[in-house]
Amino acid sequence: MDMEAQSHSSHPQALRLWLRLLTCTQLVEKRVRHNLREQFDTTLPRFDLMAQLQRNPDGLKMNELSRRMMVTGGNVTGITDQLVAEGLVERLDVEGDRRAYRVRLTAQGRKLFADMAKQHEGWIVSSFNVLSAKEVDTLYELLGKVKAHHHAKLPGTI
Amino acid sequence: MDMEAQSHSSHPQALRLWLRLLTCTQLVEKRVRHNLREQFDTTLPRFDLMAQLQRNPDGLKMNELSRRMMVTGGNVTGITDQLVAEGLVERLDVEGDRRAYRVRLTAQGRKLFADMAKQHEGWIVSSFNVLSAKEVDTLYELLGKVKAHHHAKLPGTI
DNA sequence: CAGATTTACTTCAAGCCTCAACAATTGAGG
DNA sequence: CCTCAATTGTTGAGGCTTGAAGTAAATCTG
Repeated sequence: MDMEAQSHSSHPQALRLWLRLLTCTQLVEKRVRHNLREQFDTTLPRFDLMAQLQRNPDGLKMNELSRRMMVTGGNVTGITDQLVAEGLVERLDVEGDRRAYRVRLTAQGRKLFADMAKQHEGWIVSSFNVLSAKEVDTLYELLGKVKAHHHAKLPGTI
Repeated sequence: MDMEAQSHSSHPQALRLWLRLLTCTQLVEKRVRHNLREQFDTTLPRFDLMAQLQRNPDGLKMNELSRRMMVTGGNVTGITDQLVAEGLVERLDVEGDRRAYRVRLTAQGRKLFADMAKQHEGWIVSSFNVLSAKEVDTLYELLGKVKAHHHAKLPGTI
């Protein structure tokens, strides 16, 4: 039983699609959260922040993290505080702008993230390995249209 | 800029697909949350709970709500408490089981939900109207495979 | 029937997340 | 230089969510 299991046939197909999309995302996401907790005693937001930093070895400013993670600035502050306290991440001054930081992985953070990323990749691959390579591509392209459409200004979009 | 905008080409396609899936879900979800707040001063979890109840006019037990919404029981308790306090939902005794309740929409709840659902449908339809009917069907079917695959027991699944 | 297990729900601490308000700094125009 | 607007980041209140622990009732089993 799940969120979409009962949508009425009178609902337009778009609504059914949305419920299924949400269900799939939640299934995978719950699995990832669960495994991160079990195997690494950490959380998805912490993992996501570290993933952003790993892709940007020179570090990112708080507002860059905020945009990339699609969460608010206040949220990034809290997660960064924790990772700094755990020694996985560091805040460095930005020369020429005393308001901003550059947030960067520490050596310890890079090492830990490498371990986590390897496991994480396995979880994701196995979540989608029911699809053929062609199907994965199709799904990727269709979702790309939805994403592009949303980035264009929609009425009622944030 | 968003979560998936920077995945390395060395990542397997499954990882890129996952990031895009997450991005799309978050885009639509943020829009729905924002509009629910703006237009109805309510939240997505409250809306979801009421949606479940509207599909089940005779009411649902707490654990049924929990399973269908894919959230923990404690969570359902809190949201239900609020909706009861606002007069949108009521707890009825289950005959023959003094542990359980049946949670049901009140007349006021049904009326409010009808308004919200109408708007909500519009937001969703316009979020996906970049896709043709055929593309919607394809997306729906492919996601169906992923969902079914997850419901089968995967190693590391919850 | 009595004890043990399971089921239904609640409570609580901790973390995530948003919005709104705030402080500090930068930069643009006069 | 000075003022004002925009940018960068933090804080705090409030709500969502989980996992774990707890209570009460139902059910199983001998």
